[in-house]
Amino acid sequence: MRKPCCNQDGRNKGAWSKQEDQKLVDYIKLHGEGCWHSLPKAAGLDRCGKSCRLRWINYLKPDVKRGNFAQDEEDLIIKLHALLGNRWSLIAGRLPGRTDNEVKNYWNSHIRKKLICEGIDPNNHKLCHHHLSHPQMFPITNSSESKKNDSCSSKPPSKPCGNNARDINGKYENGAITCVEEETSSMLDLNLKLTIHMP
DNA sequence: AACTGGTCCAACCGCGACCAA
DNA sequence: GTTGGTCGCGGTTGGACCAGT
Repeated sequence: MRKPCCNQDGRNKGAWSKQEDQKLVDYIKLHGEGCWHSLPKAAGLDRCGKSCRLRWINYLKPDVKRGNFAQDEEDLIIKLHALLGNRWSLIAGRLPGRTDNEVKNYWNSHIRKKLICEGIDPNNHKLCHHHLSHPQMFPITNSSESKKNDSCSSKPPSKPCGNNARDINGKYENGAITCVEEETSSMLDLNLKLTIHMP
């Protein structure tokens, strides 16, 4: 039997009000991050801890950068995704001020379509033979064009490396490192040197 | 102006990992 | 070694917004 979700106990769900935001910000300013489970009660919020944590990390944190992604940020996301796969938290960690949720959304709504329309498989970042042999089926378009023509879109990518084990520092254990190395060796043209280290 | 379909993003859900008892 | 509580991550969804008709 699955554990009931923390949100099934009649607590608030959906969009956050300004009052709720303010309560959360005030509490974290006073007491700092952490102890998410007990935070809502202590802060006087009718939310679960997970919801509070998500709201803080993705929206309320002072260093969160809002607005459009720059071209160099987009390039970096593509390169990092080629190496790491759907490890959004790791990718976001290399982009100051960006959150994993934001990177994930941007990937799914913009970059993925762009790559597909350019004939690149977003799962493995390799040129799609189908596109090469039938270029008319995957016309290269800009982002606004791709909005109109969503024939390029497909399901979000699945985890490219299967069960990647992750330790508490966000580094990878043996299997995943091997996976990254394989990815790296298969994409030498990306010309990217990446090291993952402690924050 | 009203309707419709597509897009985007904030938030939710479920699962796995970690850790203390 | 087991169990229960907590945290963090990635996938998914709902609804607001926008452009086209």
